[in-house]
Parts: sequence; C-alpha cells; structure tokens
Amino acid sequence: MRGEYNTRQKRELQSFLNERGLRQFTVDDVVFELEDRGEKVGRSTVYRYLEQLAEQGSIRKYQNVRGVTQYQHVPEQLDCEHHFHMMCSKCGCLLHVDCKLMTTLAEHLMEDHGFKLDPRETILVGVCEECRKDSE
Amino acid sequence: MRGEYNTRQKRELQSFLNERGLRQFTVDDVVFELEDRGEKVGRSTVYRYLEQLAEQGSIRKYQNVRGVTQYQHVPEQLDCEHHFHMMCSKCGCLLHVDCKLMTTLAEHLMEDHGFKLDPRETILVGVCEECRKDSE
DNA sequence: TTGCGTGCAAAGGTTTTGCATGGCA
DNA sequence: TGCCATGCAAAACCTTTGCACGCAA
Repeated sequence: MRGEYNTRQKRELQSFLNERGLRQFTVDDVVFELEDRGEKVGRSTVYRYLEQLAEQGSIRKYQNVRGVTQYQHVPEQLDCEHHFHMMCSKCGCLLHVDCKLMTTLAEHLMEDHGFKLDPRETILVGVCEECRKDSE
Repeated sequence: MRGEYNTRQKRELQSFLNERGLRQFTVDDVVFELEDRGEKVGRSTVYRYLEQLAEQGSIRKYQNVRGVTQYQHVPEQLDCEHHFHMMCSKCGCLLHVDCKLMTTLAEHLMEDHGFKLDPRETILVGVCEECRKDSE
C-alpha cells in the first residue's frame, strides 16, 4: 500500500512543507531548495509525493495564470468547498477567504443569472495587500 | 510590419472565429475543424495568429482549469474592465455579466481584505443555465 | 526477505522557435 | 522584387511513466 514507508525523501519533503507554511510553491521550488540544502530528491519523487498529498487533500494543486502547476498546504480545518480563493497575479500566493458576501454572491448568481457557481474551481485574480504595498 | 498581408490562412482562421461566435476554443479546435473542411493550416500559424489577435485585444487568451490555453472572441463594444466573467465548466461558454453585486464585491475585497480584484483576469467557474437544464 | 519507494531516462503533451520556402503587394 | 507569412522540424518546457535497483519494515 502507498505511503507505508518512512523514507529520507519523505522526511525532507515534509520539512520543506512545514517551513513553507501557507505560501504556494512549484515542483521547482521544492527541488531547488532541497538541492541548496544538499538534500537531493529526484524530481519524479517530488511529483509523486505531491500528487499523493493532493489526493489525500492535505495540499491543493492548481494551475496559476501562466499554466504552471502550483501547490499549497491546506490546513486540516480548511473546508475549500465553502469559501473562495483569491490569487495574487504578482507573487502568486493563494488566499482562502471565508466571507459571507461570497455566499450572497453565489445565491444571487443562481437566482438572477441561473448560474451555479463552483467555489472549488473559482479563483479570483487580483493583487494582494503586500504586493500593493511593495509597488507603492 | 506584422499583419500586413491578406493570406488564405488568415481568411480561414477569421472565418473560423466568425462562426465560433462567443464560444471559447483551443488551438486543437481550430486545427481540427479547419482540417475537416479540407482547409489545412499549420499549427504554428494558428498559434502565431491567435497570439497576434490576443495582443491586439480582439480575442482573449487564458488557461482553463486544467492548464490548457483557451481563446475566445471579444466583441468590440465589450468593456471587459467593468464587468465579470463566468465560465461554464460543461459547455465551456464564457458569459459576460454586468452586475452591481460585482462592484460591491470588488469594493468589499479591497476594503476588508486588502485585495485589489482584477475583473479582466477573474473568471467565475460553474454551470450555466442551459447545461443545468440539460442535465435534469 | 518482501514489496513499496526512488531515480534515471524516456515518453507525452503543449507551445515556441529557427530557418528555408511560399506568396502577397 | 521585397519582405511578411507559413510550415516543417526541432527545441523547449513541464509532467508522467516504465523499469531496475534501493531500502524500510
């Protein structure tokens, strides 16, 4: 059965994920950061492990605006069915927003426009607070 | 200068675009449909021409949920700065919605979450009215 | 010892690019 | 005739897969 063994590679990947917190990352981010630390992990191992975690639901997998696959840790309590996501087009971070207005919006779209919104697939694009400050 | 010559390939691509209306499409859609008509146009020509139109702003270019590049005609009068887009995950149609609630949403995200929404890049994903009726 | 995990290399899929040729104007 | 446009093939990317070997339990 998958995910049975505790290997060096898994430990190192897990440590990367812990340090990364909620900031999103790509496969390259993982490979190069581990490489810098002198911890070599094969690219396919990274792909496979992240895929596994995504299936389990502990990380999110999505395409950014440029079509590159990105991953992000999902805190256990986080229920992505019922809130929305905003992606910053500058730094690429993905924010989870639990906001009543979103529910209002979904109801409105359904009632007045006949459109059934899917919160899991929808990503609001814009610029996050930090990046706005940086560019001032 | 680019876009100077009136060639067979451009005419055929343009005729595809006209028939396609507002429905989105991929490079493959173009290549295969033209092929079916017996009008062979090289794949790189399609890429190059669509890229050109996207730069001019007459079509939109974006990545769908699975990371495949999609294109869609943008009517001239359409001012996509000030309204929102909803994409149907079943039929792929892109709807332009001019709705006051969207402005409210943008203002709210800015004031309460510090996030500057970009209506041009944001696409709400869900199922459109027709597709919902079809699946009933 | 068993069989999951890993890494390499190769294959796949999509998009871009170099270059010789084609064909508008 | 001059020069943009085209198409092929190759390259460039990113991701997945096959397979033999490594290694945790």
